Amino acid sequence: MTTRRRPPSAEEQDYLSGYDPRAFPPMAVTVDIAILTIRAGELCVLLVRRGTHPFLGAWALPGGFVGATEDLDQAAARELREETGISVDAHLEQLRSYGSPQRDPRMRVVSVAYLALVADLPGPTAGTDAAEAKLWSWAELDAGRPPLAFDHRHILHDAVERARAKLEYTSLATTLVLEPFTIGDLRRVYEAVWGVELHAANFRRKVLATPGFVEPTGDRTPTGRGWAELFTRGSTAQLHPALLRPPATGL
Amino acid sequence: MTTRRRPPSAEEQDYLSGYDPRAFPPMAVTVDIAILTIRAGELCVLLVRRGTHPFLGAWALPGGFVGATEDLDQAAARELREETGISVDAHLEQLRSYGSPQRDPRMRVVSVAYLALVADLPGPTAGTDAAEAKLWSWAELDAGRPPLAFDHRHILHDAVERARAKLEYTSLATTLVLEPFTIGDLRRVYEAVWGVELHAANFRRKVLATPGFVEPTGDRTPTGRGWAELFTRGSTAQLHPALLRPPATGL
DNA sequence: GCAATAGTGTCTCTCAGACATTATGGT
DNA sequence: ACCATAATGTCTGAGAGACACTATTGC
Repeated sequence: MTTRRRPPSAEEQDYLSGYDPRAFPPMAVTVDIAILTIRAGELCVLLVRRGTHPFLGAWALPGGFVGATEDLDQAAARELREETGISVDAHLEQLRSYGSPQRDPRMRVVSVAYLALVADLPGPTAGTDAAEAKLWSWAELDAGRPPLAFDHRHILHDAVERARAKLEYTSLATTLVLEPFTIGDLRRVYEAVWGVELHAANFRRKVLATPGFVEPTGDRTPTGRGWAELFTRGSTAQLHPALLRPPATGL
Repeated sequence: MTTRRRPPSAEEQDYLSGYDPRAFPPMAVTVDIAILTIRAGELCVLLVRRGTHPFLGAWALPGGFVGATEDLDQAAARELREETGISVDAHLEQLRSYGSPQRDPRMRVVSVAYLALVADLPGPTAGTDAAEAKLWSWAELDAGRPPLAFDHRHILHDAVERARAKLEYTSLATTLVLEPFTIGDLRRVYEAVWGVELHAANFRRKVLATPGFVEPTGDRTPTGRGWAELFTRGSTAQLHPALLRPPATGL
């Protein structure tokens, strides 16, 4: 394994010169969050309307600049708190970074995208600032309505794909329902995120056969016609065995 | 889903003020690459010795600043090419970003880490710049030798875990062997990355039962005592069914 | 012959998926 | 009575893991 067979060019020498504070190109670093939740049985995303240029008036993922002394995770948690007012019962994880030189027309911006999964809030959809923040159905967004600012459509696709994959081998689906919940509630979360219909009987057996996924409360709740057992979130993060999606993904 | 129940503080107003070029804290953005390969049946990582402060003389992941007009992926590919001299037969993917405010003692640096998987090169380990770049065994690194600069030990752990997970459901193991290869060669890649011994007979059956994983060449090669069929990389990126690791991971 | 690796055959256990059946309670 | 949902029972097929066995060739 040899290295640097040829002498570095002058351009490369800039990059290789180490951490010289005068040598690096300064960039803006932002966090953008794809906040996913279930609303009326549908997978939804929280978007905000931009109040400044560029993309003035367009819908975008909530986000903002990372503070000078702020960790990336802290910045994402702050944005999530500012946009939804909640911090507990939410899952927040880094998705990946997007740094195309042309992604912001005004300057070089590297965005660290995050994925958040939150259980739907009891508050109304139309809040005090309804004109500024709104839940959008993923089905609509996937069809291109409304168009999104920057490369947020790309980020959102990656976020949904990550969420779909993570439901398979983690218990994250339980963060998308309010406790206590029935097996049917949990199944409808999977159906909303994956966009497929699942076999109810097999789903129940697989969930109950996975230790630590859900914990029975012993209570029941009246459902459409009958009753259903209630559960709370279990203690296991990784599912063994996994809950695999059916091969034909109804994207 | 209500938003911003209280008026933003002055500090928050800075973050919320939109893409004002004067408002953002400028940061340096670097790429760091964990280059993984198999050497003498062992999982190895390419490290470089730092020639500047901080961590002068310490070993670190190869990396450098992202150019002002350079995409993140381009910067990573450039670093990989500079350190190994190769660009084909290599897999390169973004891992995640690391942006703790204290990770570089001199300034705010956000690093976008990448994972590279390359087949071992025929060249000798001790190249012309052997004092500057060297392959290290992951077993040694996992035990703490040598200590790494910055948070590169953390990044490297994440990279190895990503590689281990990806071998399960993708055909990336084939990028870690030179073509043509035997089923035994491929099995030793899995054993090196996962740190476990695999059942040779079952491994062979599972690989051949996964369509598109490997393609038979019809040729044979003499092995230790006997012969073995030769294969090339298949066309499928995702493995169906997956090649799951044994539950007790020999970390 | 012995050792080491490649390759085949077969068995068991687990799990996914499909179907059938019963229970419940509102319409 | 009818229907929608919850919940249980059972069967089949795919795949993982374990063991036994044969084949080949260098020592």
